[in-house]
Amino acid sequence: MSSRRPKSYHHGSLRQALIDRGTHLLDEQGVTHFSLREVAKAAGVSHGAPYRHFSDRNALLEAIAAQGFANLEAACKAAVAAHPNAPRAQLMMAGRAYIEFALAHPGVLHIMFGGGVSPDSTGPVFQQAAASAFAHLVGIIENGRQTGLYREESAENLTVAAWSMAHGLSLLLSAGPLRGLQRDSAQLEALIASASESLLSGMVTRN
Amino acid sequence: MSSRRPKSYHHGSLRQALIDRGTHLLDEQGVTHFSLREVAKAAGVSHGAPYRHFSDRNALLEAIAAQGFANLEAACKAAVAAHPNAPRAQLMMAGRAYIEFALAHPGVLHIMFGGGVSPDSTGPVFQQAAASAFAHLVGIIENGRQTGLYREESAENLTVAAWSMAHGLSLLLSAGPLRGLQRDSAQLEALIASASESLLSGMVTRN
DNA sequence: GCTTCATGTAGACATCGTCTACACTCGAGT
DNA sequence: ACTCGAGTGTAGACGATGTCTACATGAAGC
Repeated sequence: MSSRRPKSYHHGSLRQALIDRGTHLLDEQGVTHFSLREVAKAAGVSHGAPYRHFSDRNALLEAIAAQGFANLEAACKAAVAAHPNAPRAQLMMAGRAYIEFALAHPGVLHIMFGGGVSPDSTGPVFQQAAASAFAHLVGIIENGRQTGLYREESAENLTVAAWSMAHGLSLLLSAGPLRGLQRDSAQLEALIASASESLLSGMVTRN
Repeated sequence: MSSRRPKSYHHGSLRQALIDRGTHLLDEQGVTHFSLREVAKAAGVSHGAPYRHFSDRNALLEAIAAQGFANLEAACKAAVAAHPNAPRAQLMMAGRAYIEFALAHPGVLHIMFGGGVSPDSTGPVFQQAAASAFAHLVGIIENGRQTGLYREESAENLTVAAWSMAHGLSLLLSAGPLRGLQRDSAQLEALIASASESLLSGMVTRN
């Protein structure tokens, strides 16, 4: 199992343990059934211990979301790095990484984008993490623009279009009405390929 | 205000009142802070009264989601009806209606697509409502296919692409990192127009 | 070895979802 | 008109939860 310190009064790395266990429970049960006390129990500490590391339930959720953003961005970065000088493949693979992340971590993705958290109080953690991820996506698009791949349009607008497609498809597949397709990998592949084709065809220069 | 029966022991139409008040609170505060007791109080009844009409909290959420699906589908239908024999405009206006619904009812949209509800137990209400909405979207696409508007591709796959784009953009705008753009209607318009252009260009036949 | 401070524990409280026992009202059948 | 039963709303209780406060523990520095 993961790091379990059997007898120590002090946990040693409780903050990270809470984030890890919390991530697991969140993906397993959804935001609604996400309980601070249950996370504490899973980490082997009392129900009050988390308050030494997070001001409240929302703060832990924010930390989980922040780590989710970091992981998602890393996955996209890896996808880009694997296809240097191929901006079209970069975008497709980044989108695929996005979808894979969504299928692996539906609960985390949900709170990353404002699900279940109070509508107004989304702290600076979200702002910064989302801004960073967005900036990275814009970079991918810029790569393609410099080689003349895309049509005349601002990189920001193209980015939003690509992001919307990836995000929407991810949610429809991970928690929405298309959830059933997760099992049928062949149909899933065809769907992703078709959506990618529709999006990319619309973004590239016509000729 | 809405129907308020001042002195009657029996409310008369509590079920619908709970759905209405619940919808309002849901959009106002998000799923996490959605409280059955608060809805009951808003409807002017005791905290146990809702259980005469809904088996539990989830059942009320499902009913709210079902009404949301009905409203969304009606809005899309109206958009389609306003542009007969113009399948491209139909799709664009349906997408716009989708986004407007999302901005008006962020909380409802969230639970409509599995947010906050337990991951496995999404009842038949969801299945049927979502299937109906999907069928309607497929119909819009079919309209365009019959006039040769779209490229060679199954209507289902094209529908999923369009749905993903609309859904993703809606969520990014209503509860996600693009929330700030709700205020700037000019930029919002440009964004929607650009995303629509990217999507539709990729769906129509190349020439 | 003692102090100090970060970290974990235990208990309390309000609120929430849910259950159960009871109260009120309306309408059907006499 | 009376009864009575089903439908609907109320009141109180319970366990679970988020959060606060007071206390316990143990590691680090003097």
